[in-house]
Amino acid sequence: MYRTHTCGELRIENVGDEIILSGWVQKIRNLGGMTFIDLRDRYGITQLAFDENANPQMTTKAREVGREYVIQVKGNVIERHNKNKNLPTGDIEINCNDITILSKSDIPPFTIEEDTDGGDELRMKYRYLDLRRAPLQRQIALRHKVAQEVRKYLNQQDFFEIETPVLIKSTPEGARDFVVPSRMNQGQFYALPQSPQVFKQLLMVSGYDRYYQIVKCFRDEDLRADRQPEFTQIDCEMSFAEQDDVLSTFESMTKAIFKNVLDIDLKTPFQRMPFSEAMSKYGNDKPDLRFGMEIHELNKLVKGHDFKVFDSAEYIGGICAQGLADYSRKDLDKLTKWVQRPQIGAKGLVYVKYNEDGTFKSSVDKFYDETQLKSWTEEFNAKPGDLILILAGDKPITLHGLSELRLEMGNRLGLRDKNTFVPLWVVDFPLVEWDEESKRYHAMHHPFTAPKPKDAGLLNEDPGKVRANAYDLVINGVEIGGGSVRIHDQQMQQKMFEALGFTKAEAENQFGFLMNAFKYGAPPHAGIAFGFDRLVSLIAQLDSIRDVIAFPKNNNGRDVMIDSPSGVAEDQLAELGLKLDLSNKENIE
RNA sequence: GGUCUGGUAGUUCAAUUGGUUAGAAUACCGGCCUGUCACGCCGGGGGUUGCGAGUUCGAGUCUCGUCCAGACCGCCA
Repeated sequence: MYRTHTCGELRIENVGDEIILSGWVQKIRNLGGMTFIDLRDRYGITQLAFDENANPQMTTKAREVGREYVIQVKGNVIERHNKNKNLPTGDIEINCNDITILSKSDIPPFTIEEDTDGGDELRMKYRYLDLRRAPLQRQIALRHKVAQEVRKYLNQQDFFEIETPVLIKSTPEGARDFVVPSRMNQGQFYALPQSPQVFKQLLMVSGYDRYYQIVKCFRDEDLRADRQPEFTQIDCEMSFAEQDDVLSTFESMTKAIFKNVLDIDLKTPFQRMPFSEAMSKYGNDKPDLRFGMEIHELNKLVKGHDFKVFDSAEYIGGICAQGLADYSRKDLDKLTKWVQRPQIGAKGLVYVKYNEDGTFKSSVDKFYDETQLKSWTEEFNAKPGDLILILAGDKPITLHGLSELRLEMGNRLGLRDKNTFVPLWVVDFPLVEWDEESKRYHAMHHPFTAPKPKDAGLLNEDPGKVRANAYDLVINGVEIGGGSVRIHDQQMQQKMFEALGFTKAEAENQFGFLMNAFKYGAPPHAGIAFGFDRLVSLIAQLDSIRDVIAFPKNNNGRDVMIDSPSGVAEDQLAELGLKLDLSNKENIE
């Protein structure tokens, strides 16, 4: 037997018990006559005590172990002379009469402690060591807990958890596919799913009524702090469901998760906001509603006063940063530089200070008098002491800049508290958006999304105007989930593919199986998928989903621990009927 | 594809205008220490300053290239 208890378990009631513990050596404190070892496992830390006078042999043995050795000790639980209030097991310690080294350890490259001395790069290379640390173990435990809450809730709601294939078919829509060569069908490739979308719809056609899956999805696109090439979704679909059914079911699920994991009560129903309003008031489709600072369009107020920048701009808009009228010239210059970075691309920044004494000071005093500036501040309902920041230019770029500026000022004013969670449904997304590069419409969500019935007539004449029964769940400016009512009618699906520029043959070739399935009695259905990693990192109050994934990939999509991706042997390629053409690359390992 | 930031001891960082033997903390090793829990005290070892070239009397520091890491833009139906 390796252990009778875990290292987090023993309490004062256990004093006198004969026990066996196994775990990792966290720390050795050799005081001379006394030696202490902190023994660690997932459950906690228990102190082992060795008295040189009472048991010199055992003490000598204890001094032979090093950090991160795996040892087993037998002994009895005794009450401590000096108790440690910071440790759940701090009232007791183990008086050992046997100690066995189960596994030695080299000196670890960084300390395995709450606050490690190791940097990110090193910790990723030795991820299995980093995962020993308490913060990582808490995050992985939290992830487990959230997954359990999701399953518990959906099981109660009669959802079936059904697995769908991972080796599927490549489609040109959407993100790049990861492709997998087929040995038995040379020259042909599987693709890894970007989502189980069509399978879950087919499960609805098959009458399973309610489906979910906590499932890996794959997209071969560049990474971000919140984007991994393989990531986990809570993928769901419901039959005989309208948009409201999905929204209410999944806001209840979200509420249950926050209640059971964090003991936080989210107010239901969640606020709903049309996409168009999100764009005009917040400049993006995932507004952070922990604070206001809404964007106001100023075109009417500011045009026609010989200020060329404004007069020639398609769009002028601003935000009001409360209490920042004391920003110095230097602060504002820095902020101007900040919005001029290529990531934002603003030409400049116009400000109006509404001073505490009721006067105005702006960077455009030459063009606008006091009365005019006052009317601007009224537009924002600004008070003395507030600072108005204005950008102008092309509408999409300017809105994006204002959106970023709003978030930055929100940060500076401390308005984005991680303990506060404000959920929001963004609804009424456009069905399609124009893509300049390919000169055609792209599905904004995906090509199976149903248009709003009253807009459906526009599908042929003006697809850009059609709104969809599509929705995103946004919490604190993070897109946590998204879904839609699906098309369940073969003709409508065909029309949709046409609007997206598919020929009949292309549609048939790529999605014929789905349209065929719709011929045999498809129930109306709708669904949603949650970004599980994002949800967990939000709950954990972390900025990067990497922190809640056991073995994440780095910035370049590499796993630096196992060093993948990597080359494969010539005969492996030959078996697959593949030949590499690396004329673009100088070499490969 | 692009922009930016960084790379110095096992690790985290410092090093003034380009100027002496590249320092500190921590980790590690040795010694002392019977109540520590960030133990303490004394001593010790530890460096191709990512790599390559250039400028210079002299480069950790400046320039160019390259590799690696991170953040972001494009991209992500």
